[in-house]
Amino acid sequence: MINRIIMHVDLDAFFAAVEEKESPELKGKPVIVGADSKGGAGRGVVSTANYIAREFGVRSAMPISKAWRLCPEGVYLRPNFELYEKVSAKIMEILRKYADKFEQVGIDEAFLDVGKRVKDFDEAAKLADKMKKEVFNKEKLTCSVGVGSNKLIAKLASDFRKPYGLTVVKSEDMRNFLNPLPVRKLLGVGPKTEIKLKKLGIKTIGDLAKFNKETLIKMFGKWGAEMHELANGIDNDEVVEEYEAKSVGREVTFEEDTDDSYIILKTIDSLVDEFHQEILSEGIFFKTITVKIRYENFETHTHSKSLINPTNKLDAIKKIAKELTLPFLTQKRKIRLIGVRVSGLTFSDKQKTLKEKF
DNA sequence: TCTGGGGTCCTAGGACCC
DNA sequence: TCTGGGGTCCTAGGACCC
Repeated sequence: MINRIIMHVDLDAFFAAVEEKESPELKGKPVIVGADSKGGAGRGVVSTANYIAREFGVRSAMPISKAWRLCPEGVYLRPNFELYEKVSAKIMEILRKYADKFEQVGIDEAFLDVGKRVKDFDEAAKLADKMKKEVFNKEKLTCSVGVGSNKLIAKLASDFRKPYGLTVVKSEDMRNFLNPLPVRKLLGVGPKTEIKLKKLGIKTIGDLAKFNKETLIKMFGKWGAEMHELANGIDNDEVVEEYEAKSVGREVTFEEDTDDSYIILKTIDSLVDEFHQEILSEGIFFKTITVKIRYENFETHTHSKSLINPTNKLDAIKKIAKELTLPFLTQKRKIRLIGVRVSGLTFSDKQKTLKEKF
């Protein structure tokens, strides 16, 4: 745990980069991968914009309709997850060879613990450089790499210079690196926390680091203490090889909001059919079923029910999911999204599911 | 701006048990 | 008779991440 050397690798504009590699005619054009744009009327958000599209102000998670207004001349593509997964798997295989411990995060990121194969940050930099070049030579895709003494620093470092960047933050430079960064860069600080911190006069990580810890604990509880440690560059989170899934589910936003019970119940059936395959092939049993609905005004609710004994039965999910949905249907409100998820998982034999949060 | 879909983790109240 | 305290499970909601 002391004196660790951790790398974070982030594949640059991954979905868009894969599309450009597949279709050379996209070169030089703004490429936006995400929901169906429908000529500016589409629902949903941008998954990835390439660097040219970013010059127009297009960003990940932005409503696709806004992206269309900013960049009507862009090439809009629906994501091809099967392709991305294949390319990702090849790259992860390359990266894995460089690590003592390897942790994939999502489809396009990974942490590497390299403390055993490298004696200092200079050696780590050389290793990172070699790794980047191998990925580029073999897969024709670029990644940005950050190196630091823990996951927090490594991740912020990989984000510091992009694309195809390499940033090494030695322990003695950590404070100077962290202090000027906006607090929003910290993992776990989202839009809501950012606003609360701003009201306390906290804008940068440096501001947060010197802020009174007790006040943060009063306001944010346990998270207040954690946030204060992160701001001071303290992160003991280990690189871990693999996780067990905690829940499995599907959800869908309707093309048009609906209050038609027939459509809603049919949709539940098809969502459940989809992920039940996964449950069987992974040897998963579940105890709790949760239904999620989102009304047209974006108000979101869940209902859940736990069984006495774990099961893996298709009919059980369908029957209970529908029972849980009924109270939402008696109100004559239009529904935007419906989802079904199972949790309280146990696994038959020694089968484990790899972490899959794509 | 009008907000996807896959997830994780945390909080808080109430039931229930000892 | 006039009310303890700790632990665990269930349910609902919310913030956040990629």
